[in-house]
Amino acid sequence: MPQSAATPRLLRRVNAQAVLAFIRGTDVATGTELMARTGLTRASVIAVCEDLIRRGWIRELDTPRGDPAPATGSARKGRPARRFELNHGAGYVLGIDIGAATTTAAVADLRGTVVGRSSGSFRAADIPAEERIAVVDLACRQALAAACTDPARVLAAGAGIAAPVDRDGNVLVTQHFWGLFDVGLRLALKDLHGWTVLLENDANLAALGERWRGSGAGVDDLVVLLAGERLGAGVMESGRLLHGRAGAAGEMGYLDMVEGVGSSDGIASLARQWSAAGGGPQAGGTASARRVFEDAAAGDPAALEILDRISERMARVIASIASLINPEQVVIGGAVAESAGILLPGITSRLPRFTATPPRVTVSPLGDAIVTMGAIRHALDYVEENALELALPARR
Amino acid sequence: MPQSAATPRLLRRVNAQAVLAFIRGTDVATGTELMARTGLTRASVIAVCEDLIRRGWIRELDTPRGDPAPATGSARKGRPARRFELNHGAGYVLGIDIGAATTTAAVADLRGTVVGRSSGSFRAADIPAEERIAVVDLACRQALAAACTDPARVLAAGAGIAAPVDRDGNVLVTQHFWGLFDVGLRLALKDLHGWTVLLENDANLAALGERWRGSGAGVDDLVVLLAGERLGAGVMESGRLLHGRAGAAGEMGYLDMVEGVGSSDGIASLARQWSAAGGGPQAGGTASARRVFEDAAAGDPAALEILDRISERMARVIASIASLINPEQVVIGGAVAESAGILLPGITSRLPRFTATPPRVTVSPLGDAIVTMGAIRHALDYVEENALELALPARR
DNA sequence: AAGCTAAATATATTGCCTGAACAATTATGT
DNA sequence: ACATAATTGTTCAGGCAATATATTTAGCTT
Repeated sequence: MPQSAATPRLLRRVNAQAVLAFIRGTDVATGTELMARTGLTRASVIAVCEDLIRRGWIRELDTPRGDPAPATGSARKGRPARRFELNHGAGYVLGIDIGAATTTAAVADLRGTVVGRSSGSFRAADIPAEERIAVVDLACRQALAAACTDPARVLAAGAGIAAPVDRDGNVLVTQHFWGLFDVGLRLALKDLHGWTVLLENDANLAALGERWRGSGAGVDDLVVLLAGERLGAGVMESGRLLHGRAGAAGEMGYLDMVEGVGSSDGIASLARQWSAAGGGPQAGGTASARRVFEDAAAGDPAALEILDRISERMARVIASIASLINPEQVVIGGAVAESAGILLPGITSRLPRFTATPPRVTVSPLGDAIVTMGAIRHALDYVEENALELALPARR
Repeated sequence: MPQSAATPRLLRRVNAQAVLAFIRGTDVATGTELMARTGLTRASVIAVCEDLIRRGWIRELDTPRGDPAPATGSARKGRPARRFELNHGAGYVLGIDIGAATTTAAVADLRGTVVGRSSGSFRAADIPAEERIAVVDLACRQALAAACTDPARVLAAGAGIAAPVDRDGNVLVTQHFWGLFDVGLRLALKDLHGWTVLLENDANLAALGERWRGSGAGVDDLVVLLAGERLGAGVMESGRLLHGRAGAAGEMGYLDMVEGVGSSDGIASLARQWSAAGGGPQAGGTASARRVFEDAAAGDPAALEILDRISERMARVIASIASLINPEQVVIGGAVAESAGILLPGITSRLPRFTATPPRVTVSPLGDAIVTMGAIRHALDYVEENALELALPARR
């Protein structure tokens, strides 16, 4: 069992990955740019690119001598550079958000552009695993149909669930209804379509998504709080997700012990509870969380009071994380993120009272797509990591 | 600025590091063992070993055909293998624990065996940085003298301080008296002796040390609590130390907000406070923490009551970490570790009440050498990482 | 058309690993 | 004592990937 073999072949793999990663990050790349980025010679860079073209991952733009886009400010002199771009339609990935009541699947191309999306609901909370998997499968197939592509072109699927998932993508706790769901889902989608399924915790995927396309772009020490019904944290330290021994890193059970908090209830849940308890005109009814934010925006004192209490509570939650983890930024995400913007001043101003290292606090712009976005990034990471081993499906 | 160059030369470096790391971990290694470990061919392994011998890092044991130690159970047939071992005296590292009142320096050889040790005290708490550095320097030179070696043979120095240190070894907070101490220490020891100084947080080093030679051997998700006067945590996740944005990961300020805890006071501090407040025969005096543990061992009810309160409190502390970080094991370290063993049953039995993912809890066997041990490991990590770039001093 | 420039290509060379053939050294069986 | 098997060491040709250097190419300028 070779543990750390380093063979010449490995070089090509590493360099090809570096080149591919750079090309993915830009619209088009030239040989010279790649030389600067990778430190390789031109000859080597070109060789890698030829290889990637042959394998279908990138393609060369032909320069029809007409107008080669004088985008780059510098005067265009000398022989024009060959230009390479990602062959973004060469394959697709799936990003799946498997919630308690609903599943959403999104299809994205190799750039990460979402080209199809579909949702499905579970009939009940206690349905058997087979039925649950069937709903997931249907959502995936519908999303693929909406994207005008087919299952054979899917290179990997990322999937997020609201349960601890360890580093290897396994669900270890068995008390949830997720028990054995991981293996079943993996096997089913592998058997049906040949897909590789990468399971992850939903909050962790949210962190991936937020760092990729949200307000945490480029932040290496980032925490994302999924804050709707129940608080859950995705923790990224030095650009890597934390999992802990059994994938339970980021669980917030300790909030039961924190003064002024007392539970891991999320923002929507608190707003509902407190507006019902406060007894306004709608007391006794099912006061929706959205209503509280609307009332507050209209100046209702009772609603404002509730938001103030929520701000105080969230400040304590964030401060406790800030103390132990010391992130640069904490992002509030999930379906409530849009409304939660109004809480930010109240949270930020209170933080210094509770921690010596207050992070920047923002709300996610991704809304309820935050988990699928992270699942897409997770799948793309896998694809890029294994590009040379994955065979691209034939061109359509 | 090449970001991810992968050149042929890199292979030799990587392979040499793998071979060196394996040889360090065993007494002697044979070519066949190295082949199995690295996945390389015999010819390649031998080439790497010859290289390492030429550079002075390892040496070959001569097999005087007499009795080649039939240690390995299997029948010894065939041509006897060449055997390589670490040239452990080829260089030394320093592990320095810079406390508030005292500094300890330890000298270790390349195996990590401590061969010299020395301590020094600071005249007062508010002495200028130069004086503090002079005390550290003196302790280092004394430790080297005790080890019968000299400053020129030191390959790197690890140093731990009780302040946040970021990934790059810089102290960012300036409110402490550590302000600018990092740069000063680095420059001073570089100028005086040419040493490379690697600064780290003391709790982080404790985690390194504990995983290396303590009760956390081989545990990848490990938390070490320095629990003497003030609680501080060193967090290791997936075998890597957590730093956070500014090195403040593992700070325990949030305990102020945790019910049943309320401060980040350590075990010794609590024992002193509560035995003084309890008003026993020695009330009003300076009741030492050690005395409380002695009294409890003798059956004194008041002392036992105090230890019970400490157990409850530590259980809450550990549970809060277990929830957010999910380590496999939590180690209580520092000078109180020896006494703290008696607390373990009380802590362990209470954990399930406070967290769904209770870790194994142990006390460190390293005593107050835990930080220097980690500092040595930190320095050795650096040396092994840069072995091919570091020139070994001439043989003495 | 001549000249300039940046990029691409061609050719030779180097470093590192592999694979196979061959040599060395020991234990075992008769 | 001798042959044989087993294990390791040594040597050398070959391949792959990257570098270095020289040469060619493509577009623009004058």
